[in-house]
Amino acid sequence: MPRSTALARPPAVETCAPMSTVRDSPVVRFAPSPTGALHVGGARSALYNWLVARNGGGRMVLRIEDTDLERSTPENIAQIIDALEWLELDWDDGPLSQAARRERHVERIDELLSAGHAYYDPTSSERVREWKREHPGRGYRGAGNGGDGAVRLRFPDAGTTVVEDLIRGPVAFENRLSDDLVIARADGSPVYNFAVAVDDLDMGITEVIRGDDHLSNTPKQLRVIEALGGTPPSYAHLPLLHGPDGKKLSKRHASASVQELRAGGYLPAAVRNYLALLGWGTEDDTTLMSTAELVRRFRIEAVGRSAAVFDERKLRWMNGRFLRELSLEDYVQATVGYLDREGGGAPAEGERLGAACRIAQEKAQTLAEVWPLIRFAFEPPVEDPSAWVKVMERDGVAERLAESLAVLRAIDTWEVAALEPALEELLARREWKPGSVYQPLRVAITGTSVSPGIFDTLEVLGREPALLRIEAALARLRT
RNA sequence: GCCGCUAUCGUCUAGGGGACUAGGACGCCGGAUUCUCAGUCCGGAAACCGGGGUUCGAAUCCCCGUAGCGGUGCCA
Repeated sequence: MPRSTALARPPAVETCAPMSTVRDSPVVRFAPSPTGALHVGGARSALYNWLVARNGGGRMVLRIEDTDLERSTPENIAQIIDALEWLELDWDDGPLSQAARRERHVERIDELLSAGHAYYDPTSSERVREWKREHPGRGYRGAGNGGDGAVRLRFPDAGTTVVEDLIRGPVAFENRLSDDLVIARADGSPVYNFAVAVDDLDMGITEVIRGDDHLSNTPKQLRVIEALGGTPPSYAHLPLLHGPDGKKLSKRHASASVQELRAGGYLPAAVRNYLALLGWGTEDDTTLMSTAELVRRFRIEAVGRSAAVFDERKLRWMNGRFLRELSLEDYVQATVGYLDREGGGAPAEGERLGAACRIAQEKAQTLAEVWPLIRFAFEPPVEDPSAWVKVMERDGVAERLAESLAVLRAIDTWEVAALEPALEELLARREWKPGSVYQPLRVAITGTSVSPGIFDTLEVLGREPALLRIEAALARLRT
């Protein structure tokens, strides 16, 4: 193949993604590589893609970037799908496997080869590295003869490739600094940056929304698309997420994955709201938003440019707000689902569970906090020794508990409306401080000094068990 | 090294030349809710990375510096 005819370098025209706003009916993709649990950073990318698709009446493609066979185990892929399903982020196409499209990638490589846009370079990667060390500030251009070695795509020697980023504006890269991109390894396997470009083209992707760490890959993908004669999508590169220590979020951080969030008792809707606000804000300072509102208001162009720190404390607060807004029915359902999965299973007593959830709802910030609050209603008190010492081992406790017991015994209608006035009457008559009566009662009933309101606690437990527990505590006090 | 991105309270952010005495939220501190914890309500402290420009005027625009981050693979 004579070099002079087929091997002319592409002209140094400026290449750029054309649009600066999201178009109607966008086609987006979430394209994770299956390295294990879905990271919150990945979850946010998925969410932003999903919001753009749902807002614009578009479609979302789920594509698994599984060309690294070692990491792409079925378990890892299942984890990603599981996480997305839990987050309730649905997709319209896929999951598609990038590895399964290898033939198509090879086909496109052959096209570029025969069109002269690409060539075989027999130079070993070690030699290329050496060359680059000796020639800093220059892009590597391969030998371009023969029919073996890696396949490289010709890059222009001059001009710039500019990425018209939806979030950052135009970002220019000088062509002469880029190496001729390897698009297939010496064994013929296509390389990631090539496969991505082919897939995005074939799948009709109109906006690529992904992490910042891909920004410098983008000019490469743009060159591939240009050589392939395709129209590039628009790009939006999201700033990375950091942990509380300011470092890039990694598996070492607590609650770094969607599965950990789920185990932590967070609601998917709260996670979506929180994640949406990590990197994006509303002009009118609205913080709490339903998913429908998120879909309506989210604009990828309004996403910030700087890295954000994932702060679980704010998520906790937000989750509490979502939890309190649930109907009792939904609250119970969420609690049961959580206990069945993360705890030892939810108690079978449905009616009592409803009553218990009602009193826990105003207190808990996460589903994980519910059970410790309502456990007393289903199991014998779990004694907290320090609570016993602090509350029970004081002067006059036995007397106050005994008189409370007498008052409670006289009550037939075992509900807050009757319990409260009766005990308050006792307090007033004996001039006892509320805490000096209610805390011992609480310890007797629950074993600890922390519980929902004492009248609620008594009511939910029920008359007989409550009286029994107070009697038991009294008996113990008197020995 | 080279290329690129970024920089407002501790954290997430609003702001895009005069409306800034820089707003909101989490967290923190204080108070209230005459039962604990939580929740809720009220109040408070808390920021424009540094230096130069441009301009009558800069948190906002430009340049330089600094710092952080990403990339620089025949990884994805």
